[in-house]
Amino acid sequence: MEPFTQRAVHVIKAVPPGRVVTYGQIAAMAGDPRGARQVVRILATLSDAENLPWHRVINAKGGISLPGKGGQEQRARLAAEGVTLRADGTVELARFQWRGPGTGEQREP
DNA sequence: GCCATGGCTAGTA
DNA sequence: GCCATGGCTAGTA
Repeated sequence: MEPFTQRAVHVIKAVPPGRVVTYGQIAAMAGDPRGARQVVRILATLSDAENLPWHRVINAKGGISLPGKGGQEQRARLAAEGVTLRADGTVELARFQWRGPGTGEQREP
């Protein structure tokens, strides 16, 4: 596994329940601010094997990018963790976005 | 050539 | 809405 991939996996696993992060955020935390799309690839290929909390990853606008059935599943999983969605389906980032280790491990503020 | 992105710009209201 | 980005995949040669 590439170092970036390994770090990204580590970051994704660190996201607490009830919080969300963006693709770009994970990439930046893993050392490559322009690696958002690599994060997509990692989620698509390693979620199963690494048991990643893939549903806690959303886009920079607070929206769910995963299309189709997966998107439905993602909404359901987030709701189950207390992450509420606006009427337009987006997450209130100011409230639920995780800022990294040691910055609000708990639940929503 | 595709895409589970993201940032920046026009152009409307 | 446009386009830079980056890695992968299908599909041709």
